[in-house]
Amino acid sequence: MNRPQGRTGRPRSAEADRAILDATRTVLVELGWGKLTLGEVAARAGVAKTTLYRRWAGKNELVVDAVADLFDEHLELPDRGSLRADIEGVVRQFAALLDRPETKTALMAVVAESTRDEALRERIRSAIVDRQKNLVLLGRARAQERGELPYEPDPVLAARTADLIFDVIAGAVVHRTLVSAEPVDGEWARGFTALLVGGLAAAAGGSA
Amino acid sequence: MNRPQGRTGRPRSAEADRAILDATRTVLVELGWGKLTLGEVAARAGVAKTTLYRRWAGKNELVVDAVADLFDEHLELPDRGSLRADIEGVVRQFAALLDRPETKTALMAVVAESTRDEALRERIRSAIVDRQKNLVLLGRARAQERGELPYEPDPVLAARTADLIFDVIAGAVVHRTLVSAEPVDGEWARGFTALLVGGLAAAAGGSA
Amino acid sequence: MNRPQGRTGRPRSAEADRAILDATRTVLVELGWGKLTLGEVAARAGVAKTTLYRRWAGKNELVVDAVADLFDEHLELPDRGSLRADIEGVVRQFAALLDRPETKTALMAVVAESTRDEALRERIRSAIVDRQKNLVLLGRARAQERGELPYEPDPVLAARTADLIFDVIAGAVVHRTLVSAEPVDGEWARGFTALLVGGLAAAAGGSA
Amino acid sequence: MNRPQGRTGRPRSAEADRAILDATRTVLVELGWGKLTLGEVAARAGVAKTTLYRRWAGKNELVVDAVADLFDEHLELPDRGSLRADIEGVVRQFAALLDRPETKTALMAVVAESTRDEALRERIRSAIVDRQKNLVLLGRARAQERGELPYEPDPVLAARTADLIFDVIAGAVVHRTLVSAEPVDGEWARGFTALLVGGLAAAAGGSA
DNA sequence: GCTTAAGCGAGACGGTACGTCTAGTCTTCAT
DNA sequence: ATGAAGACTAGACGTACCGTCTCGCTTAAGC
Repeated sequence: MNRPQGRTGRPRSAEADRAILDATRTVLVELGWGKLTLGEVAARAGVAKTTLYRRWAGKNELVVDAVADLFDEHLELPDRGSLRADIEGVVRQFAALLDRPETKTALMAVVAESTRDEALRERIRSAIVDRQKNLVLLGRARAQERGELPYEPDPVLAARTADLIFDVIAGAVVHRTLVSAEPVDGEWARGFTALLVGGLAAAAGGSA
Repeated sequence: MNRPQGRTGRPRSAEADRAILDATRTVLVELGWGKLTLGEVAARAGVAKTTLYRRWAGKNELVVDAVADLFDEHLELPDRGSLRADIEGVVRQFAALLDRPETKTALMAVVAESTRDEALRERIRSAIVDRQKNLVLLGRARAQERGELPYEPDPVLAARTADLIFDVIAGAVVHRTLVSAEPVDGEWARGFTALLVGGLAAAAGGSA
Repeated sequence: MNRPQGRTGRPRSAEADRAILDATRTVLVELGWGKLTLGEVAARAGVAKTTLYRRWAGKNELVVDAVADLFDEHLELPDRGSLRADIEGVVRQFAALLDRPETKTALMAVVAESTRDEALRERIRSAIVDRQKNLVLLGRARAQERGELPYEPDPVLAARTADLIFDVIAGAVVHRTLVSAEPVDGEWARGFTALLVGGLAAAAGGSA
Repeated sequence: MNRPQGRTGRPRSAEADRAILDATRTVLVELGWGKLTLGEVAARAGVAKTTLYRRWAGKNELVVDAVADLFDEHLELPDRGSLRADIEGVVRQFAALLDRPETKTALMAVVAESTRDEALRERIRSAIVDRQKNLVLLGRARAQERGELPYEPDPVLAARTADLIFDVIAGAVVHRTLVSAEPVDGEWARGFTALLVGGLAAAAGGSA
C-alpha cells in the first residue's frame, strides 16, 4: 500500500543484486581487478549486461560495493581489555581482510581511480572508510573509559587526532601488505602496536 | 670491442626514450591512469607504437619508469639538525610528490597491478621503494650520530625496525593523501611527527 | 448480449489500435523503416509495448497494416473513358502513392522480408497486392465493354494475362521510382502507357 | 616505385577483401538479409570486425558490393539473332539471378534503404543498375543494325526510351519474382516479351 | 663507400571488451 | 482481462585499444 512515489512497473530483482555482487567477488578472486570484465560478471551471475548497468555505472562502482560487503562482515571491535590489545586486534583483522585475494588488488585500484572521480571517492568513503574510522573512535572511547587515554575536551582537536591515528594504522597496514609486500605477522603487529601506543602515551604525558 | 654480442644495425634513439617518458607524464596529468593509452603516448611523443613496445612491455612498466624519474629528482634528505626536523621534512617532501597529478593516480594503480605481477612488484621496489627506504636508513644513522637514537647491534632487528618506520611514514602519508583525501598540511605533519618521535623515544627508553 | 465466446474482462481499446497505426506512419516518415522501433512507436502512441505486441507479431506485420490503410484510401479507378486514360490514371495514382515518404521505404522493406516469410507474403498479398490487381481486372472489363479489348474465353489464359499486365504496370512504376529514382512525370506516364497499349493492341490483333 | 600519394604503412590485404565478400554471400544464403550480421560475416571470413569496418561503412554498403559481383559474373548479352530472342534471353538471365537466395532479399532490402541514403543509391546505381542498363543499350543497337528498330536521331529521346524499356523489363521481372512471388518460367517470359516487342513495334510503326 | 642489420614511422591486422540499443517477454499494480 | 510502466534475457551494434605484423625508409658501425 505505501509505495512512496508513484511507483509502477516490475520491481528490480533483489536476487539479481545478490548474484551480481557474489559473481563480482568470485571473478575478482579468479581473474583479479585488471581482467575483471562486466560482461564476465554478468555471465557468471546469470544476468544480462543491461541488468548490471541499470544498477551500477561501471566497474569501479560495482567493485566498491562488492568489497564493501566484506568490510561489513569482517570488521568489528570486540573489547580485548586494553588499548594495546584492541589496536593489535584491529591491525590483525584489517591485515587479514587485505590478504584476501578479492580485496588486495581491488581496493587499491578503486582508490587509484577515485583520485580523478569525486563521486567514486565519496562512495568509497561512505561504504568503506567511515566504517573503519568508527572502529578508531570506539577504541578511543573505550581506552578513555579505562583511563588509558585522557579525554580531549576540544571536539575539533579530538577529531583531528582520531583521523591521524586512523591514517597511521590503516596506512601502515596497507603499505606493509601491498607496497612492501611483506606479511603482517604477529611480530610486526606487536612492533607496530608498541610504537603507536608509545607515541600516544608520550603525547598524553607531554600534554599533561 | 665491448659490444657483448655481435651488435650491429642502427642504435636505439635516446631521444625517443626521453620523449616517451615525458609524454607519459603529460598524458598522466591530462587524462589520468585510467585513460592513459599507449597509442596516445606514442602519438604525443611523435613515435610509432612499435618503438614504444620495443622498450617497455606494457602500460605498467612504462608508468613505473616515468614516475620513478620524479622520485629521483624530488626525494632527498638534507640534514635539518634533528630527528624530528628530518622526519617532518621527509613527510612534507613525500606529500608534495604525491600531490602531483601524475603520481597521485599512477602510483596506486601500478601498486594495485603489482599484487598480481611479481616482475612488476620487483620493478617498483627497485625503482621507487628502495630509494625511499634509503632515506629512512640515512635519517636513522644521523639520529644515532646525534645521540637521539641508540645503536641497534642486531642487524636483523635493525632492519626490521627500519622497515617498520618506513611503512608507518609512507603508509600514513599515502593514506592521508589518497584515501582520506585530506591535505598534508603543516599541522598534520607536526602532529604525525610528534606521534612517531614519541613512539621511537618510548621504544628507545623502554629497551634501555 | 452477443459476445461469441465467454469473453470477460476489459475489452481492447479501439483507440489504441488507431493511435498505434498513426504513430507507425509518423515514425516511418520521420525515421524511415530502418530506424523504426517498436518501442518508439509505442511511446509515440502513448501505449505500452505489451499492448502493441498483443496485436501485432512484429515490425513487419505492423508496417504492412499501417501502409495497407493508405492503399485503401488512395487507390480507385474512376472511368476515364478509354483504356489508355484508365491506365495512365492508375499509373499516376500509384506513382503518387509510392512517392509518399511512409510508403517509399516501407513497401520495399516488407517485400524484402517477405521473401523469407510465407505468412508475411500472404499478408502483403491480401492487404495490398490483391487490391491493386482488382484495378487491373476492372480496367480490362471496362475496355472489353468499350470494345477496346477482345473477350478472352479461356479463364486460365485471362487470369495469366491480367497477372502479366499487373506485373508490368506495378513493376515499371516501382522500378522507375525506387531503383532508377526518377520521377513518374506526365511524359513518362504517357510514354509507358503508349508502349503498353501498343503491346496489348498488337497482341489482340495478332491473335485475331 | 610509383606509389602515387605518400603511401605508407602496411597495405590492406586483398585476401581479406575476397574472404569478406565470399562470406557475405554465404551468410546471405544461409541466414538471409535480416539475420545477416557484420560480426557473423567477419567470423566466417576469419577476419576481425575492425578489418571489415575499415573497408565498408555498414551492412548496406557491404551487401551491395557482394551482390554486385554476381551481376558482373552472370549478366551478359550474347547475340541471339533477333530482338525478341535477345529480350527473352535477358529476361530469363535476370530472373535466374533474382532467384538466387543471396540476391532475392538483399537487392530489395538495399533498394529500400537507399530511399533514405543518397550515397547508397549512388553506389547501387554504379555497381548494379548501370551495368544492367548497358545491356538494354547494347540490345537496341543490335536491333537497329538488324533493321528491327529504327534509329532515333534525337539523343535525349533515345536515352528516355532506353530508360523506359529498362524500367519495364527489370521492373516486371522483379515484381513477378518478389511481389507476385510467381516463377518466371518460359511461358511468362514469352508472354512478356511478346507484349514488349509488340509495344516497341507499334511505337516504331506509329512514328513511321 | 658499401654492406648490413637493427631501428624507425605508419598503419593494417586479429582480438577483446566496451557501453548502448532493440527485440520480445515477464511481472507488478491499477482500471 | 487489459493497460501502462518498466525490469528482464539475449544478442548485435560500432568504437576503442590492445599487442603484433608488415611495409619501405633511415641510420650507423664495420668491413
